[in-house]
Amino acid sequence: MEAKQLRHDLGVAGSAPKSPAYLALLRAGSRIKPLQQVHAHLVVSGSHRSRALLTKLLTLACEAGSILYTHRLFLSVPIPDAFLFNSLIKASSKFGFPQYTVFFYHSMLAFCIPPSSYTFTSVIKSCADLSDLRLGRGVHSHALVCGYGADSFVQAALVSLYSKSGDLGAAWKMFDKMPDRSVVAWNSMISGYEQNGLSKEAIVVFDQMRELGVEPDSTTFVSVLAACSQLGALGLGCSVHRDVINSGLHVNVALGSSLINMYARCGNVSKAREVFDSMKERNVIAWTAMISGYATNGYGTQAVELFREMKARGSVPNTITFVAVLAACAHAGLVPEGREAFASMRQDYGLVPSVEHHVCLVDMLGRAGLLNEAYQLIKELGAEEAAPAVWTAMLGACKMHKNFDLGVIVAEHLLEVEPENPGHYVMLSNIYALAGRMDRVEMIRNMMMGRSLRKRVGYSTIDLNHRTYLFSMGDKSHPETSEVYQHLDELMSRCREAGYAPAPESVMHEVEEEEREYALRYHSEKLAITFGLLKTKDGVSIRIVKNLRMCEDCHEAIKFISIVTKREIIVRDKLRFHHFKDGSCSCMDYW
DNA sequence: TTAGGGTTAG
Repeated sequence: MEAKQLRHDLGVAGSAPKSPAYLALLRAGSRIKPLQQVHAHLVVSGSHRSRALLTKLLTLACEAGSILYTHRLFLSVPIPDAFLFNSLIKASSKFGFPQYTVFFYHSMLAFCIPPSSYTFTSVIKSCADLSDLRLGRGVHSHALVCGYGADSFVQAALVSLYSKSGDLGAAWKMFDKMPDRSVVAWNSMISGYEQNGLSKEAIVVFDQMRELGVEPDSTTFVSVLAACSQLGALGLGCSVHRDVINSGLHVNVALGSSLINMYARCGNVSKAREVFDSMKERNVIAWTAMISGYATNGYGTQAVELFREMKARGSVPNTITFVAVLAACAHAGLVPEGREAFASMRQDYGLVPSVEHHVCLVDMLGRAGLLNEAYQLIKELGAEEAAPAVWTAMLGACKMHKNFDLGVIVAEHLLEVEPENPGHYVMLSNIYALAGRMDRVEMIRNMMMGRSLRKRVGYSTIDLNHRTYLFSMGDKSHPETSEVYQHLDELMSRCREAGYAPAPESVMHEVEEEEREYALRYHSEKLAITFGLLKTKDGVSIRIVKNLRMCEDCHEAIKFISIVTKREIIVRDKLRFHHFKDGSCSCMDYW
């Protein structure tokens, strides 16, 4: 023990002195060219038969990203041993070649070499990366047969496998029977819930973890903050941020980006920017998080400005950065900037625009009224690129600019390629209604009913004192229902006195005629806002998260609510934010 | 003649 410590202190950790050939490999590192040179050297000097040298060469080649070279080298080894297999399995799993991990694992079994617990952790991770739950279950059984069912690393890997695959029941079952759960196992469980859209459950597990006195680490916080973002739970997010500060943990890039994202997705852009400015290290993800935060909150100019700064500072944008920038341009009507960014993607960065980029571009042109140019663009796209999402953006533009003829063509195309999507029927019937073609509205409604399609149910949530309250249209399940409805009625009459006029075409055919005004009045966002007004003091901002997009009537009504109550109201809808204040919205009615 | 695992950000 003392001798080992002494060696460590002298900086000569490791036991035996390394051979010159081994040192040459270490010098080459994970760079393919130098590795090949060393390899050639080994062959010439005859030392390529050394198993140790070959193993090191193989893992370095894998780390360098050249799996084909690694594979070729592997095939040249006549009788691979356990050490070689485990090294290869670990390296291929760690450096992103899960299909090879599985291949080496099968190959190992074919050579009748028994796997170890280390083998299983890597193989299970690769099954998770491949989203191959069937294979994962098989490997799980094999691990049990080999006697590794109680290994805490294998168990943690299995928790991660099941939660990533969406089988949270199996994940929990595994997690629940773990005798000692490491922080990593907790993290797997928390992120599993969060990534499957079960943010509330993620928070519950986080609370349990702390009740049991397990210290969260930065990975825990990253997942918990992501859960807060999903919920739009600003209060909770702030308290988690305080926990991060109190924990004294270093705010690394992942944690910083997660904080930026949380604040931005909860509608507090200035706090997001504060975090961004305080970060010592920034990578493309951090920059993109901030740009995207500006974009979704309606600060298009700031998003484009930050994008310029990012490039000036030498950070290289990727495809996701461009989605954020183009979305910013679309929502803020920055057409020249958007065109420039789109062209630059390919020209300056060699990035191929995907469906998402085309959606933004069509959206941008369409909103700006350049319908023909947008339509031309779609027609020039290949069949695969002109995905339904691109046509949907086009349809939105047609409705916005009341272009009946083009709208019908686009909608009919969408009904043909996606007859199961209720959104398209609703959109087409809205267009017919705008054109006064009520016969067609009726026809579309019947078509939809004939195919047993129903419009998705809209709901809104509000976060008060760390609790999330959910409201859906006409919902009366809430204990304070009558109070909320009564207050909403009073509120709407005050709005009407201030000049608000309901626009019944917003609900269209989704409900029966006599229910229209009722439905319009009790849309979920209005209920959630009313509840928020009842439960908070004067002057406090109201924050709502909606699962779908807001209708035009609600948008108009909320402007008036912001006047008569003198409150700032922030609504996050499916796509972006609306900050209502003194009768106007940050989206400038451009959404 | 050789190491070591499972979790995280746009």
